[in-house]
Order: sequence, then C-alpha cells, then structure tokens
Amino acid sequence: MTALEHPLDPLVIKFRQHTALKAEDEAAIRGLPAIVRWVEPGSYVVREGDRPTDCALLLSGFACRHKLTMDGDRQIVSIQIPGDPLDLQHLFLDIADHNVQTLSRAELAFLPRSALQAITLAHPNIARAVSISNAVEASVFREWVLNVGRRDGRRRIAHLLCEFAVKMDVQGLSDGAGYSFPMTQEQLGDATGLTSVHVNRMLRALESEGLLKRHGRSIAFPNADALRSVADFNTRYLHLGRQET
Amino acid sequence: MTALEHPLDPLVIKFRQHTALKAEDEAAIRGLPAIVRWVEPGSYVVREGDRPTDCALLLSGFACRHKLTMDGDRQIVSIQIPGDPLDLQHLFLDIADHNVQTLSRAELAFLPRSALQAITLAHPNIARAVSISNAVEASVFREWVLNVGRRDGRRRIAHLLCEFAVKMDVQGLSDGAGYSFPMTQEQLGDATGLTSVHVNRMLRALESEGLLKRHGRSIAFPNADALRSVADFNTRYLHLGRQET
DNA sequence: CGTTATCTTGACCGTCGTCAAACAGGGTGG
DNA sequence: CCACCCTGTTTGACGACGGTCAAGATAACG
Repeated sequence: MTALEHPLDPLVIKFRQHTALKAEDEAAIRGLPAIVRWVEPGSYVVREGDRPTDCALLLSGFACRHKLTMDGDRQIVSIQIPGDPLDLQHLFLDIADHNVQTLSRAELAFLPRSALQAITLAHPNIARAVSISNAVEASVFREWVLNVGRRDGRRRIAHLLCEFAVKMDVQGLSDGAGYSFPMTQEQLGDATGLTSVHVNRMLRALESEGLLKRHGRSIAFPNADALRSVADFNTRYLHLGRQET
Repeated sequence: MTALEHPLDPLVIKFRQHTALKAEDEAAIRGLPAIVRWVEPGSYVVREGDRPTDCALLLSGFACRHKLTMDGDRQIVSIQIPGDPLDLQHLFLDIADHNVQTLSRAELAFLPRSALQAITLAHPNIARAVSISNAVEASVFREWVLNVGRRDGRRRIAHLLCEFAVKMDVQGLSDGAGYSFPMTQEQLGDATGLTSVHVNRMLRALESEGLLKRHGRSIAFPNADALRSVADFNTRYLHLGRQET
C-alpha cells in the first residue's frame, strides 16, 4: 500500500521466512527485471518437455504442479499459493519434467533464468535462500508420496487440507472465517490419487464428522486439531521458520 | 585399483555426470575430511527429527529414504545406490524430515556438514553440482507421487524396477546378466504403497508375461522395452547427462 | 435465463488388503 | 551332518476401499 511497495516483495518475504537477507541482497532481488502479467485460470506456466527461459513467481491466485501418465491420468504433485516461486525447481535443470498450471486467474512475475542464476552467484545469501526453498519443496514431495502411498482417502484429503491451511496462514492469507479453496473436487482427486466421486464421498464424511464446513468455494475448519489428528498431520516437513545452520 | 584412487571419487564422478568441474573443484572435494565406515543392513544413517551434523555418501551397498505414518505404516520415498549422496537433501535444513536406512551391508563416507557448506561457498561449480543433484532428486520424488497415485500395482512395480535398472546402468553397476536387487518383497511394497502379498502377485504376473526373470536375490529383464512400455517409463525425469544452462 | 461445469447420489464391480497357512532357503548350533 | 530356526516367499479365501457408470440436482456464468 505504500509507495515503497515492489512487485517482487513477496519473494523477499518468502525468502526471509527461511533465512536472513542483508539489505543489499533484498535490493538485488528488487533489481531483477520482472515482467508482471495476469493470466486466465488453466494457463500453463511451464510444460513438461519445455526448456524454460523464465522463472515465474505467483503474486496472486493459485497454481499447481502436475504430471500425466501415458494414458492421460493426471497427478497433481503440489499446490502453489501467492508468494510461491513456480519454477525455481527448474533453475538448474535444462528440460522441464512436469507441468505448472494455474488453478485460478493469477498474477505472475516472470524473471529471466539467467538473471536469477547470476544473482545467486553474486549473493551467497540468495543462493542459500533458493537452496532452502527447493529443499523445502522436495520435503513436501516426500510427504505427498507418503500421503498418497499410505493413507486412506479420508486421511489423504484431510492432510492436503491441513497443508493448504498452514501454508495460507503462514502467508497471512486467511481471515478468521476460513479459506477460499481454489480446487474443484476433480482437482482434489488428481492431487490425492482418487476419483472425484470418491473425493465427494470423503468430503461429506469429513463434513458430517464436523471436521470441516463448506459454503460454495470456501472452506472452514471448526475443529482444526481434530482434523490434524485425523490427517496424521505434523508441520515438521514444512520446515517453518529460519534454518540456522 | 590405482594408487590415485580416493574414497570420495564416487562423489566426483556423480557430480561430473551433471556438470563440469575444474581440477581445483575436484581437488577441493577430495580434500574434504571423510570418515569411511562399514555398517550392517538396516542401519539408520539419518532419523526423522535428527539435527544432522554429517552428510553421508553411499560408497557400496544400498539404502533408502522413508517416512512413517503415526500408526507405523512405512513409505519408502527413494532408493539409493552406490555413489549416491544420502543427505544432501538436508544440507540446508536444520531438522531431518525423513529417515535414511541401509537396505544391505553398506560402506559409508561421512562428511561434516560444515565442511560441505564451506566448499559450496568457495566453489560455485560445486554449489551448482549440489543444486543439480538435489533438483534431480526432487524430480524423482515427483515421479514417485505420480507412480503411487496414478498407476496400478503392476505398472508401479515395473516402473520402480525400470528406474532401478537405469540408475544402476548409469553407475556402471550392471553386468550383462542382470541386477542384484536389494529389496525384499515387503520393502518393495513399502516403496510402491502396496502390501507384500500383492507385490508377490504382481511380480509373478510380470514374470509369467516374460517381462522379468528372477533367481534368488537377482533379477533380469529379458525384454526391457516391453517392461518400460508396461511401466509407462520415460527417463526424462532422471535428467541424465550434463545440464548446460 | 439458458448453458455448462461442478457436485451429489446410487448400484455395481474390481483391485488390492487381510488373515492364515504352507513352503523354501540360509544360517547356527548341537 | 543334520535339526532347527528365522526370514522371506508363495498361495488361497474372503472382504473392503475405492473405481466405474450413469443419472439427477446445484451452482456458476455469460
């Protein structure tokens, strides 16, 4: 809201959640040549097989990473919320191994890969921030393997919702009432390895247990502790807070 | 076999698969203070919740990363073969989010975390190599989410076997005959989100289709192309070869 | 206000889990 | 050398979680 606001502030804020940045580091980030653009829901930011030239940052709206099997089944492997870098994962890889697609209308900042690589060479703190960001995302992927591989449908969905809620809270994107949830039940199925029909059954089961409340596209958790317990949810894998050593 | 051989050569070789290193970079790696030790099968190298002080490299034998649900179900999230770094994943994270455990008798080289961090600061090429190594591992986790989430038991197992074979080939660890496979059927189940009983069924199904042959602890693939086709396997996610940009 | 996407529900079916028992192999010790 | 484990593999019967198909109800949206 102030005149000092900069489009890349969300990236600075995200990095500072995990590591200390000096004023010069932050200045260097703000000095990156960013192109900001709004895109429609369902827009591809990265496509598997692409040779990425830019790295996008999600300023507002929601996106997901996903992969497809040969016969067209889709698996969403992570959900991105405002402030998330969308393809730091590919900063050191030539060919994209998965797709990144928006789930809603979204505002993106595009940063040239070369500029980002250069900045990590010149600023060790930024290199460190990028490494931590990617390491945390890798940890989330591991948790998702566990989620999809070893929890039943009800717990899987509960776990995904807990993760979403915590990430939104950390970004300061939740009002007291609840969350505006960006996924259809079909997409929820793609993220949990279930069908939309079964997602519906489990969602209503959770609702009838009093673990969540839905009105339209928004969702609330009247008893977050109970939900976390059902979900077998522990925030450790999100590595919240400064990584000191 | 020569006098010039060094315990950390496998790490140098691994890094060189993905990026160019100068002589001084390699010298710096070989200069790291490594402690080499043999451990028994089932030894924990890292435990979830630990604050790691060392980074282990797997010199010989096999290991896996895994996580546990609250009620004790195990999910293996990756398999490590000789030459693999075992917890570069935690180099920038304070608290371990998963376990690393040997699947067989194994020879490990332990490197102090601090020394590794220092070397990445002094040698940009090594920093890059570490980033690439971690990025490739993250890509493998994504593929595992897809594997466990969207493929049936038969394809899941076939996919895991294909990945194992390719990684062994790249490391030059396969003779023409086949592979010595380090996992029990129970562990294979933990890696694919199945039970050992169902793993057995699918393994015999694949065998009766002529897609694999087993004698004791070793496995061969008489028709690798057909197996890859069943597995929906594509090497792209392994990012084999130099990452140039 | 019509059109389309999304959600909801029911009936039915298949993959995979559970439980249990038999079997093979490899190591150990008497 | 053989008996005896212990671990891992193999098999069968049965049941459940979740998939499939199809229809109808709601909500989103131009």
